[in-house]
Amino acid sequence: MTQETGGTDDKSASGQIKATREDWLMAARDVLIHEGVAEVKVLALGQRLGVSRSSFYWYFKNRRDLLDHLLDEWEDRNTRTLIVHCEARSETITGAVCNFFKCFIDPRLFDRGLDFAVREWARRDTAVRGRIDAADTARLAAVTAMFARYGFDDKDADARARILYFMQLGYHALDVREPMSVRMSRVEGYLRGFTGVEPDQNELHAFQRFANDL
Amino acid sequence: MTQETGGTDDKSASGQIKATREDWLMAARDVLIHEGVAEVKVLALGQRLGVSRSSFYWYFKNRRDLLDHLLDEWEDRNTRTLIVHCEARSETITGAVCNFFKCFIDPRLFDRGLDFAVREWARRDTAVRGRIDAADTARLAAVTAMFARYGFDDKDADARARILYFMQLGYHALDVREPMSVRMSRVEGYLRGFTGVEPDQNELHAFQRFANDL
DNA sequence: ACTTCTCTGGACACATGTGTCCACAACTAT
DNA sequence: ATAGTTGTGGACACATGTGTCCAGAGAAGT
Repeated sequence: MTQETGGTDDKSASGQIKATREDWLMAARDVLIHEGVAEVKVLALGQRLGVSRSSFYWYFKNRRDLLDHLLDEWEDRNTRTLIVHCEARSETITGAVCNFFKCFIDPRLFDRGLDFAVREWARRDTAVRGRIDAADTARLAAVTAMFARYGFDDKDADARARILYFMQLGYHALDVREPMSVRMSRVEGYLRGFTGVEPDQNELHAFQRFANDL
Repeated sequence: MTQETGGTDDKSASGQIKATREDWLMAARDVLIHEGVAEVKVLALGQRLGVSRSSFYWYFKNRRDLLDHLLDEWEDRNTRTLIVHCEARSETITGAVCNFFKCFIDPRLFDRGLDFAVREWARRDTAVRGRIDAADTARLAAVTAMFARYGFDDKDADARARILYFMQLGYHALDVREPMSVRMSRVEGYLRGFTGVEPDQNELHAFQRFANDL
């Protein structure tokens, strides 16, 4: 067992190893996110890593095998994080929505690029489509339950959950890149719009501190 | 001048013509929408049309030429329609939002699939990215102005415009396909969520009639 | 009937991608 | 030292894509 099985990825592994399995996965993930599945090519990844394609076939059965791993990784991460944040305790609905926002503000919590790339991938692959449909259903249910916890009736919770979740996806779709300060200046208005409730100033400040500490 | 220059596309053109320029464009648009730019291939389109690739190079300079036409077509259509609908007169803000919704409910007004496909394309092409950024800016400005017309202050109009427009894009991103009746049942809640105003029943019914007549 | 214009098919050259095979270098274990 | 294990490189076979060239069929013009 020379090869690293996990943990941090040290570049110079064990001398003769030029590209670890994790290197291939990282490169592939990067291309998937920034250029789409169609561009995830063994040849190109190899060039990028300065390694011949043979190395790839040592670690992976074939291209599909690599893609499957990326998909598992995505499923393992994004949906769960989102659901946990929707379930987090809070005094008010505006505070709960702030928790939801945290996922989308902190790249460590929810990988926006990956989520969107998988969505695009799903347009060309029914298997992927099935998995993302399941993920969306689970996420929406969690957001709906969040609103319901604060007394919104079923219909209203449903509508607000959809507005909130879809709007966040739309934000992805546009690939909006604004400085954090601009984003923060909109939060108060967003909270009012999403919940119909006047946001508590303490919660607002707490959220802004969270954002600044990134 | 045997070839049609515009108007309706009659299949059997002039006998020896097997694929018109419009045929190539239609096929390409279809693939672009359903499978992404990467899949728009001269070879595959030719097979689909039952014609050799030579025919393609008669009508188009090269593949890029074809894609440029599709992009022009998109720009010419989606953004303008949306802006016009945002400017439409209405007694109330809820009615105005209904006008906005019309674009996304009637496929003849705004091509959701095309819009999204172009967005995906922009991830791999800076020129396309520039055009879609301009389109988004123009659309958002129109939606913001719409809210401002009904007395929302600048900050609120900005936040609500973003929520409304981004949410609609998120709806695309998910590629949600619900029956019209389900969609209509959500409208009232959406209107309340988006505007904070109780929707007028007459407007609501008018909108539902519009939807049913599709 | 003859020519001209339009469009199409087939061959060619070339580029880029996948996946397999095998020799071999560089560490590891004995 | 010697043998095995673990990655790597390079060649091969094959598939799929682009763009060019040119001969020629068919309709249209004279």
